[in-house]
Amino acid sequence: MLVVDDEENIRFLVTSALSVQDLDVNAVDNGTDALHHLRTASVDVVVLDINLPDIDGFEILRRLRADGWAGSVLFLTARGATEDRVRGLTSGGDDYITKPFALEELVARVHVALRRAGKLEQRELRAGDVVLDEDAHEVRVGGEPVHLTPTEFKLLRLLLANAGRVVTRGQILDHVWEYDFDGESAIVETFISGLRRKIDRGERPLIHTVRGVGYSIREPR
Amino acid sequence: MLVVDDEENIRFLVTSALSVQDLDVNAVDNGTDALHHLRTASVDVVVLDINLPDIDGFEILRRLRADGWAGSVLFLTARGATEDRVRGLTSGGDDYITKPFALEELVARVHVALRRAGKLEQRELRAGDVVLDEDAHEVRVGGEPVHLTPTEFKLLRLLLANAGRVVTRGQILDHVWEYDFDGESAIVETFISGLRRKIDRGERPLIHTVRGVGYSIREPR
DNA sequence: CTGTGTCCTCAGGAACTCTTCAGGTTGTGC
DNA sequence: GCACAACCTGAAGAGTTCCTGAGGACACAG
Repeated sequence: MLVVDDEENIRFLVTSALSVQDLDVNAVDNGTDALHHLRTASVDVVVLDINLPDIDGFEILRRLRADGWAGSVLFLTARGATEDRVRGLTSGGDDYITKPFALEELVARVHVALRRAGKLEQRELRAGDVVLDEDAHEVRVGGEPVHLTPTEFKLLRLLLANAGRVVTRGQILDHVWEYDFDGESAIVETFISGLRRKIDRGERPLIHTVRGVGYSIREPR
Repeated sequence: MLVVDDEENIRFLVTSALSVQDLDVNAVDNGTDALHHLRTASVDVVVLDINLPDIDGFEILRRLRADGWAGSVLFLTARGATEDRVRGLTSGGDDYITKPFALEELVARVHVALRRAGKLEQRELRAGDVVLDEDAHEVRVGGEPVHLTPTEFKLLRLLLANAGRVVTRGQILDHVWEYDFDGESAIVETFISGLRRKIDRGERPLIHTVRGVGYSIREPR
């Protein structure tokens, strides 16, 4: 994987989020380096900002395709501005996401891209009798579908993707909410509470509070 | 899939037309390479020119059948010349098409071949008592034909082709509308509303709204 | 030119979700 | 056991997304 963006902040956030997923990630901050890297290393998926200081994102993709590169691209674009153009140029299975985005959303899209490239299997996350199906965007508890709101869904996905590990409040805010969200962090508690009510009603709780740190979801044993 | 033709132009046209259909396509320009490729890779359908520089198309097929290869062949032939011979020799369910041909025609024939090989789903898409027949371009609900406008038809086809999966508003815009469509995305809602009125009047809805994400069509359970 | 069918926009209202807040509960260190 | 911090939960208003019907724009056939 390669991340191409001139904002240091974004490069850092995105690469860390993807490394946590056990993905092999590199990052560069301009188009020239990007092209060089893509021609010398084997890359399956590129996260590519449209607005780069030297060559623009579309042009990079065009040159790569001309070289016969067959990987997937996930474009980053400011809301509104280039949105329509992106849509027009991403017919070939490529995807795009508008800034600011929730990191979790980006990770999910990267997974879709990798799955399409045949580099990743799995599309169901589970713990105990809770099953989260990414394709159907559906959650079932003991076989019964349970309705979750979009934010609840993202939160549960994050917890399940890190099952057995503790996820800190900060990580949750970064991944589930947009990265420049500056509201109260108490909102996490509200959503955890909601999730528990909806999917964690058994006598053995799945979602555990780790005082002073965060939350973790764990198979009951 | 494998395309065998010595004209660069045809190879290019055919492979691009087929890749757009999400098919896995390779191309070679002579009989020797074709035989080698077919013996080493798993190929279901071959688009095979009769006039090749080295081995002729009939001979290639004969040798393959002798090896026990069971795929389908779509012969390409110039009009008139070898036409009769082709007809005589394509007993085994193989098909042929004369140059020059419309790409769409070729794609349709390839689909037939793939469907026969069981590698492609039926042309009838269905969910609950809604049936969409691609060949007849017709939709029936509980056996009764229902008239849909072209856009409604495309939308329903997209949803049915992704039954059980959520289709995002962006995907819908990309696939149903021209890719440079820049109108309001509220148009999707208008058409979903229309579809619901026409085909989804039962008490168990087929078309589900996934708030903040898109729509999905699902077999009632 | 008129009628018909389809596409697309718009606007009001309905339905749903997010976020904050406040009061109650639980856990921790002394 | 006490005080304090951290956490839980329900309620409510603000905000967002979605649904639907009406109507103008456009193309095409008669």
